[in-house]
Amino acid sequence: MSVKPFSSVWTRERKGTREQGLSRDQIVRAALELLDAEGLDALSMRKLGARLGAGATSLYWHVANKDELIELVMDEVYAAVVLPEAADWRETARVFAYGMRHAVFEHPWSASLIGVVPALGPNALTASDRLMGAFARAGFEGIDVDYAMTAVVSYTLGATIPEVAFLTVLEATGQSLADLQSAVEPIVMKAMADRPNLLKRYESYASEGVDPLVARRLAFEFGLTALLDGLGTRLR
Amino acid sequence: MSVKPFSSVWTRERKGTREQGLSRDQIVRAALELLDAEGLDALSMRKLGARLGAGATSLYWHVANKDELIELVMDEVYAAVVLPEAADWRETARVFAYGMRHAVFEHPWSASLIGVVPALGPNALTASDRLMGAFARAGFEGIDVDYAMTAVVSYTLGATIPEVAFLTVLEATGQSLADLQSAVEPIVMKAMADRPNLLKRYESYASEGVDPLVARRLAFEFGLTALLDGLGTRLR
DNA sequence: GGCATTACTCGCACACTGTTCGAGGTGACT
DNA sequence: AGTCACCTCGAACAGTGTGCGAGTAATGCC
Repeated sequence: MSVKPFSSVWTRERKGTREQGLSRDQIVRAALELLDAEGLDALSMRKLGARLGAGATSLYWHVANKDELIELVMDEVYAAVVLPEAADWRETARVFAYGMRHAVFEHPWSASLIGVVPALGPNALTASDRLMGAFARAGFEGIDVDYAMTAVVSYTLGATIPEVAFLTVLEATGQSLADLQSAVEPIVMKAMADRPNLLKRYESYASEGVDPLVARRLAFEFGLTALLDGLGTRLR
Repeated sequence: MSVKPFSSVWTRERKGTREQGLSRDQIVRAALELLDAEGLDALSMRKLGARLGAGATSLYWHVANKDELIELVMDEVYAAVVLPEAADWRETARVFAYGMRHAVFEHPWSASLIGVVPALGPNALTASDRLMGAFARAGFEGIDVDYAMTAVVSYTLGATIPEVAFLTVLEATGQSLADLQSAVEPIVMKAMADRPNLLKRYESYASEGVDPLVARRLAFEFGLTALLDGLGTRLR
């Protein structure tokens, strides 16, 4: 049970570069492409090396290991969520929430990494900083700034992760939503026999003809504004 | 790019059993032990087989593959969150939130799986059913029942996952919190040079002498009640 | 110019992983 | 006694991340 001291890409000095052959940025870019194209499982050092016309082990000069590579490429995901610098706290929170949601949708493989992999990269940090600034300006006091901001981030992650994960499963099966639903139907029905509340909801869905994908999006909005309302009352 | 139709343990008929030698429940129990003791990476079919005094490939008679095994063992995590059957919606929501949080703390490896792996097992379903019942009885109308409940689940997951993930990293390094903080300090400071809001917060933390672990727990409470408040105003 | 040093590339090898296949065994029922 | 379903498992395959050490190429220095 040997333990290694904490280490993250962001805690190590970057090696001086001679600007030739492989570079860290190039590797991260290629990894991002590979991930977007084929998903998390498809990312292997050998495949990534091949895509760059290099040997797999060459990558290890530029990146300590695969985990660090993933930290780097995750920060690229955060790069897409850009926040205004001097906006209303509610507006900033909304931009963050929808920006984050959108970013994860664009990079579905990140759903299983986000919140789990340390987010200490520059892009993650500036997003945090902007968000925190908005809450501080809003008038939250002391540590409440932290709490309020954390709440928004938590909600956003918790809503986005399962949503994207579901879509990923859906896509991996290659079935349409209707296909999947009818495939699962009998088992669901059986399981719901002694779960009256779920059953009722399920029937409502069917009768109201709600598109589950749209419903998820509305659910996101619903919860977000509820949370922001709740936070707003804590401002005085 | 071949695609396989959707399949989950819960969608397949269970094999009849002759109640001898290995059994699915036994396997799941052993997997849970192994996961709790050594973490997600330590779970391999061979190790699990060995722990049961069986060959690795014997497991494949009882379980289709590792993913299904993980679905099964995840449902055991949900087993720990038991909800009252006829309580106030706020109370039920709180029991769920803290119950879920506690369950994931007890099984830290689940942090990187929850929300990503389909939760169609009996325990997950009954928890959902109870939670949904509480929101329906509370007076939420139509699809708002779903939305309100989803919001609570989202917040809970999004708050818990990073918290547990952080503790896992901490434990894996074997360093104390103070060690880690002082190790990261210089890099953090440098990174925060042009992130004034983060820096200010960081300094407040230090001066107020807040224990970050306690703070996280208070943050969970803060966000949860804010969300419930916000949901409450939508009841009329 | 020559030479030493640094910066990088990469093949080999190791210890693993999940999973398939097919050969075997074992008990219950006819 | 024979059949059949249930169950176990060793061998093998195609992968995985990564440490090591040898090899190459460009730079800095005299």
